[in-house]
Amino acid sequence: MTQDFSKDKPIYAQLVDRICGDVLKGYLKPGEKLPSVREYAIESGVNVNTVQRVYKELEAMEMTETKRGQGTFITTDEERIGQLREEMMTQVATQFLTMIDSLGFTKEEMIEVLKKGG
Amino acid sequence: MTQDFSKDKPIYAQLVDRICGDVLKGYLKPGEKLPSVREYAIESGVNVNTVQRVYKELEAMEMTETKRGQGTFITTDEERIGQLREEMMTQVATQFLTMIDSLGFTKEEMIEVLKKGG
DNA sequence: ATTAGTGTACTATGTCAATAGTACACTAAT
DNA sequence: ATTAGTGTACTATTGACATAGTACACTAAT
Repeated sequence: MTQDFSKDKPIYAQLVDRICGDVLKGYLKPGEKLPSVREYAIESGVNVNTVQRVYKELEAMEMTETKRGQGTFITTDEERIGQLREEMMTQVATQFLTMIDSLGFTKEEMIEVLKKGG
Repeated sequence: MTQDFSKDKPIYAQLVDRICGDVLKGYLKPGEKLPSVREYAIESGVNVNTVQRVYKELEAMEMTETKRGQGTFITTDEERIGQLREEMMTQVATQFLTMIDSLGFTKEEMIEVLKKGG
């Protein structure tokens, strides 16, 4: 099942974002097992190595725990998930503020646009 | 004068953002002449082609008008500048909303974070 | 011990974006 | 006609990314 990926970002990064989002939304529970790299590769229509990179990044940020020979699991450290949530929110916010500043928009007017949109 | 560019974005894109911002902020006036591709290349410490690409993109979005043999100028069509400002605001907002949705954040909580930050 | 299922490591390949270097083409002034 | 200043076009190089193939290492079940 080849899925649709955006061109403006590497596939592995998009997969990382997707899994992160699923964890933060609670679609993926702590301790839950992710598909094997081979399974996930077939599901997504990408190469095994691409999935491996995704799992590597997720483990580096302590979103998952990988057990050789057993699989990759969402961390059971719920506090860590909360931390990650906070970290990502401030990071996204900071990037956004930097961006709009360089484009000459004020925070206040952008907040108004955000409230109307979506 | 080699300037500092972020790694996570192409140099040409950063230059486009910068010039757009300067126009939207009013630092660059309608009709004003931009430096020649060579001048700007030296100033910024990048290659002529990189600057050329920047000028090409700016012209494509009708932010500037390029006259062969004479130079590149900020458009005198102030209405167009206003349009661009609106377009970019909604575009940035949409991207932001898509991003936070995929990461599992709500618009409301992100607005709170934005208000506190920066 | 063997097997099936897991993640890991390594090398090679092709593609594309970004950048650089160089030569060309147009315009205006002299 | 020449010159200086402008934008433009072409080719090459580099690095990141994705892919592919293959081999290895660990675990659990049999």
